[in-house]
Amino acid sequence: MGYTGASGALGAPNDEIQTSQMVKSVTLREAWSGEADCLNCSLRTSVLFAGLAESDFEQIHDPIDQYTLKPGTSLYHTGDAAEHMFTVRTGVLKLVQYLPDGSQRIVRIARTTDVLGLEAMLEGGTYQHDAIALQPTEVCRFPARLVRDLGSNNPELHRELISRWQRALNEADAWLTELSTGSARQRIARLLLRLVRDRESSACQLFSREDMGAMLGITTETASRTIAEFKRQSLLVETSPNRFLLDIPNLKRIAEG
Amino acid sequence: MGYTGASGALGAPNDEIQTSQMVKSVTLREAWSGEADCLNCSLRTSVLFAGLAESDFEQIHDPIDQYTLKPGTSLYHTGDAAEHMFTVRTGVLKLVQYLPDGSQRIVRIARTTDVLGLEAMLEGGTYQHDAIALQPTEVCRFPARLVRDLGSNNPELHRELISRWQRALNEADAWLTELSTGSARQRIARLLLRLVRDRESSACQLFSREDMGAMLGITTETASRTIAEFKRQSLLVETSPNRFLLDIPNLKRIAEG
DNA sequence: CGATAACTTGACCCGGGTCAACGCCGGTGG
DNA sequence: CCACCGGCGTTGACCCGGGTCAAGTTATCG
Repeated sequence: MGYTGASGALGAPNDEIQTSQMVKSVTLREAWSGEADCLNCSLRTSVLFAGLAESDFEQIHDPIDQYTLKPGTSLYHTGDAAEHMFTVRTGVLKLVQYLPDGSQRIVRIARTTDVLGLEAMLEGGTYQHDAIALQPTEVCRFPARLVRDLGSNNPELHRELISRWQRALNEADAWLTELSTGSARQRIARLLLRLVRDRESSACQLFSREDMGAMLGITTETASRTIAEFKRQSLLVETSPNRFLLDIPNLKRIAEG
Repeated sequence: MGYTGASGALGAPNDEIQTSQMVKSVTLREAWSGEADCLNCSLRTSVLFAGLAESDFEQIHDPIDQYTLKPGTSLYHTGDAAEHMFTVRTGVLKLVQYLPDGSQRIVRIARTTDVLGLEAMLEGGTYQHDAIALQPTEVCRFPARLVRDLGSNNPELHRELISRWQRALNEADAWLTELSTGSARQRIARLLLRLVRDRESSACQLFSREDMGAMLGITTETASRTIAEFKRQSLLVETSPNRFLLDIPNLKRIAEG
């Protein structure tokens, strides 16, 4: 039912209650893996700061840190003061909201080059989700002030931020229309296809059945049953534990119903 | 099944196909109701341009027009070049996306002081929804260039735009967690409560059962049945055709289940 | 006042929610 | 090294919410 992995958030060092269950809390300090070298970042061209000139980087005095998150660790929590933005270098995180009854709904996921914590663009903003790593995940952390200041002087970055915002909105809308509409079979097929979109290979790593349920608004059992059925029908071929190759054309047939 | 009202979009004067059914097309020209007088706008303090000084308005040369939309008329269509932004003066619009199978999903609604067409902030952007009036609706239309130019010079407006974006994102997430999760009873209760939030009275005008279904991911029949049941249980009191008073406390009980 | 759309209700039945059992690890401690 | 245990995935049995199809009724509008 509820999520029970390890948890902890940057700047939230103390224990805390999380929707009806206690979780072991760990400061992100433990996840710290060094100061980032943005100038030589391998993601430089695709990441948020693509448009910055070398001279811009000289103005950066606040530290930009890198973190390595273990699965189940959280980057930030709902309601925390949003003082940092993040970009994902590797791995996957889920953005979770909780309902009053304690059940969780995953409203988006973030992968390589995605930006997290856009809420920090508003001064005084707070995070609207829990961001929790689903795999070993590396992120870079920027002070919100830094991004705001650079953004107001640099039209390139400014446009990039706007574009990220639009992308997040498009994602949100797509989760509604694609992943919360239709039969369980359709939703799962659409989720699978989405995982390999704009990828060279049809290989993908699956989420836990519980997380899939929380993404699609179905139960863990239905997620499991459907995935198992897809495997039997060879729509999915399991190459290694929980890694699959997809039969894209046939999954598309199912997705559109 | 599909929506069948009148339809037409600004800058899209010709007939067009709309997801498997033809609709009568009408230019927005017919809906034109004058040039806006922003300086003396009654919404001046709550609307997008709240932060602009009188001097800023002098720089505005492109026309800002007002339109009055009849129910069923569309303001813009998915894929149209986004060259204008809109604010809603009165009335309600739905933002619709269509699935490959032709069914529609309403991903958001816009009401007084809400901003539509933020997509226009990206140059070269296209609208991501169909925006269709659900009631007699008045909107103001701003050239996107104007908003972009003013925004880059005016930090106040800039912040306001960011804030609007964040609001849209929050709305989108809420539709997922509140309106696409749980039983039909719960979803409808949550939708009703949402309609009267931050309102003095508990009175509200309901949507068509079909639209409610498209908002909640349920069928027209289930929407109708549930509303009828709520009426029988006096959770809703019909004051005039399709206008209701809500029993807020008891609806809250249902909403949280 | 006829026509068309929107709403309501009934009957039927199936997808998927619920509860429970079981197998398969990977980790922990004796 | 092995026994034990807690998670996670899978599967079965059951049954209910809500989808589907089909009237019938009530608004709305020309």
